[in-house]
Amino acid sequence: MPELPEVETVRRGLSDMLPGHTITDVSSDWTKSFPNDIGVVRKYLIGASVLQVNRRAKVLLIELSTNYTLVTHLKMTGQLVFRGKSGEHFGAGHPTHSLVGDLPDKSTRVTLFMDHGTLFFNDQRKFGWMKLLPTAEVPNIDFMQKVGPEPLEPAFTYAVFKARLFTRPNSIIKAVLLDQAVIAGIGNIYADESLFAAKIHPEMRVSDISELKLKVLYRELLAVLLLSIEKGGSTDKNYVNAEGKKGSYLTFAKVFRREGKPCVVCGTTILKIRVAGRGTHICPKCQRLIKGK
DNA sequence: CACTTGACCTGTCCGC
DNA sequence: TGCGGACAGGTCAAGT
Repeated sequence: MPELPEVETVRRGLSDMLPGHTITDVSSDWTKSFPNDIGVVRKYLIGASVLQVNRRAKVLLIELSTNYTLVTHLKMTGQLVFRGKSGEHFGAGHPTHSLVGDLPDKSTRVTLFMDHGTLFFNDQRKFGWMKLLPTAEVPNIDFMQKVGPEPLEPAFTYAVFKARLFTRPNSIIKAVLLDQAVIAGIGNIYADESLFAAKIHPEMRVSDISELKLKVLYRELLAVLLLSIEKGGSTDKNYVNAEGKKGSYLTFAKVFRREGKPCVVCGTTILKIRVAGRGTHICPKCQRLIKGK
């Protein structure tokens, strides 16, 4: 589920709620969701206070006062929802427009008890995970070593974007956009939306795309990510922010989950096809497949 | 090297 | 109402 805009939305919420507060206890009922050694957990998690909440690609980094960091990947259906003790100003009770009700519920995998409330890691499909690692080791883990640049950082210029794509010149563009080692944080929704906006067929080879279209793709990719963050991300089924509330970006999506509906540009029926093993949404008229040789 | 498939899991939806 | 299959926002590993 969560791609860069959703994880960033969660990060911003947690950043308002957690820093300065202390973790008092933890429980987990699914080992793969929280595979840490209990001794390490007792020593470096319980009693730790939160310094800051960061993000790299689709991974959340909750940095603790013990020089350990809680690294979390939400994968497809993960949620991190904070509920304050009653009377506190955020997260108390649950708003009616929330997607999640009373917590914990049957998809709660990890519960972090804190001095001012409780942080629930819910994950219906159990693909996500939380790992407690020494903060100094986080930059050295495999994921951090190979993940590509952050697209919303100022250093991510058009030249960088193009150079990253051309690390895989013979691959189809959608697969390259989804490759976290090429660019960080893009997933199925924003790959489809940015390719539509740039009028590029998802099965085009990188080296067959014109410079002009690559420039448009660069601009549209950043625009789509920024708009989604502004709208609190995309809620298709499970995604919620740190308060348990939905994001509204999908009401602005032009192709994603719009198969069978008319293209907003030309009226042609939006198709759903399979590209790079993923459901892929295109306008067959706006996005033409042009083969090179 | 690039692409496909299967795995990891649970839940929902759709057709029969 | 039940049952089987396909599919779901993400990554891995293994096979062609």
